Amino acid sequence: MDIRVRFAPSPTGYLHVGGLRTALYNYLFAKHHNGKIILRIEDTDRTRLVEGATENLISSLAWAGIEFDEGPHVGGSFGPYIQSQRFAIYKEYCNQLIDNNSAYYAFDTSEELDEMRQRQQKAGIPPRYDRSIMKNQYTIGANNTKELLEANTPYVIRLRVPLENDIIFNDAIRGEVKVRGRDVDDQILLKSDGFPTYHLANVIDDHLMQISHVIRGEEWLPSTPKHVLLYRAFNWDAPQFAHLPLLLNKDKSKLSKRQGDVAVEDYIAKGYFKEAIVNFISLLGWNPTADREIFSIDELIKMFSLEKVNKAGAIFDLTKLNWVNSQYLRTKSMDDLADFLIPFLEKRNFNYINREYLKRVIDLIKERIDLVTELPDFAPYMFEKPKEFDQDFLAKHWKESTKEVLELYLEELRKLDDFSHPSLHNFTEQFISERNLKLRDVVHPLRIMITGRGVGAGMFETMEVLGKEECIERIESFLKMEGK
RNA sequence: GACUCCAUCGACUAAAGGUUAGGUCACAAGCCUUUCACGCUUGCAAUAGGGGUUCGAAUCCCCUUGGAGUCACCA
Repeated sequence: MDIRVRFAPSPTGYLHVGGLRTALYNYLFAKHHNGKIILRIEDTDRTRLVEGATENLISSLAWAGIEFDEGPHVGGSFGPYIQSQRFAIYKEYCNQLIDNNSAYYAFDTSEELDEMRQRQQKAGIPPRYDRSIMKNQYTIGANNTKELLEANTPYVIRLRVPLENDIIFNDAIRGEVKVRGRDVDDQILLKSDGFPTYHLANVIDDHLMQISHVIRGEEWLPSTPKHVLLYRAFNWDAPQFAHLPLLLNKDKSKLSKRQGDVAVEDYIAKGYFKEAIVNFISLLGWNPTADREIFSIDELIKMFSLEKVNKAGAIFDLTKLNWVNSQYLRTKSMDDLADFLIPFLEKRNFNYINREYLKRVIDLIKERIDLVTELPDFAPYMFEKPKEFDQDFLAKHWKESTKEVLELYLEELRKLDDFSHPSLHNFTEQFISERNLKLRDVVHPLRIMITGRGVGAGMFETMEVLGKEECIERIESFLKMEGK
């Protein structure tokens, strides 16, 4: 069997990280089996369309490195891949269901349906369409149905669920799932505007597009029996289902916007590496059984298997994502990091001096940050003179004699030609040993004078990058200020 | 409420009936040291509870509890 999977988002805005994971698992599965992955846009709800959402989805997916074999942006022989362009197909197939009595016409207004649900709720029974008493082709008879249809009365088409039978299907992740027919609602398949619902469209498209595995979020599990019934009604083989565990908030509810960023573009904007996001998200709900945490996309593809996907939901924990990102930060070249960071800096009009200088600063700082984009805030002093000085650090390390010592140090420093960090180190060691001082008596004050801060990279490395002239200016200006 | 799914350290997870229940993040301590980090070492920390099955259960079965998802002319 050819492996064909699909990612089928609805274009209602941005790509959710949960959606990215679903797309990723589909991608890993397809690539692992040398199969195809298809992008299909599920836009059957015209009330929820968002301008530009499809382009947005595609660009976020592309950012993550997920390339589709077929889809609205790349074509393919099973198109169109946008459901709104396939409406005629759905209607035609839906008529087949009417003909073989798997579906039926219903004429209830939404008020009548509301009323029915309220009644049921009051009576303490689950709200479900009651086809024995509502207004449909069974209760009003064939002739009346025909008349209403001819009079262009608004109607919907509902799935006729066999009440007596159990619906059993196999899920690759959860095993056998069994639901009683009487617990399944007579789902609307074709809305009164003539558009299909998700349930109808997805079954028809998955069949026509020859999808072998439906890998989607667990939120679809409860409606899968309806889909199984539809495959049966069409006399089609159902694909293999695999329902992925959900991504969760800290409180274990389904990952939502209220509790943090959920849009992939938010993480892009913050400066996460795509490798880190892909690596991290892949390991939320699946693990290749190795005592490792960092995997390239090729390794993920090689190791992926649906059987090893977990059943329980996974909390989306930023702390570990940051760590994963920091691991990638360590391994990238300065050129790559500069290429990555410069657009971010330019966007905020940050003066990074020049590319070569920036590379040296990144090299200096990268072990102290998780995201490259933290660099300008972590070490603004590498790009302009400090305006503020950490008072706590100052109070702790600036002693009575410090000013005098540093004035002497400054005079000696002026004479130093080699401003490399080993040279600075030697020079300073010599300076302190001649005066019976500790290294910290000089280094800490230097740090505050030159950077304004109490934390940072090695002091001599920092000075080397800043350069002699700049360091001397900063020390002079601080001592002058201190003298006032 | 009904239906369905789920349950290993705080978090992500490993262990596919036989392990002192392992790793990673986080946290804590120590080492290193020039601040903060990195790195290294160590520590803390889990099979929800109860019954079975079995020589043997985190693992299989049942019950309880807990959590989640879904119950639209949304997807």
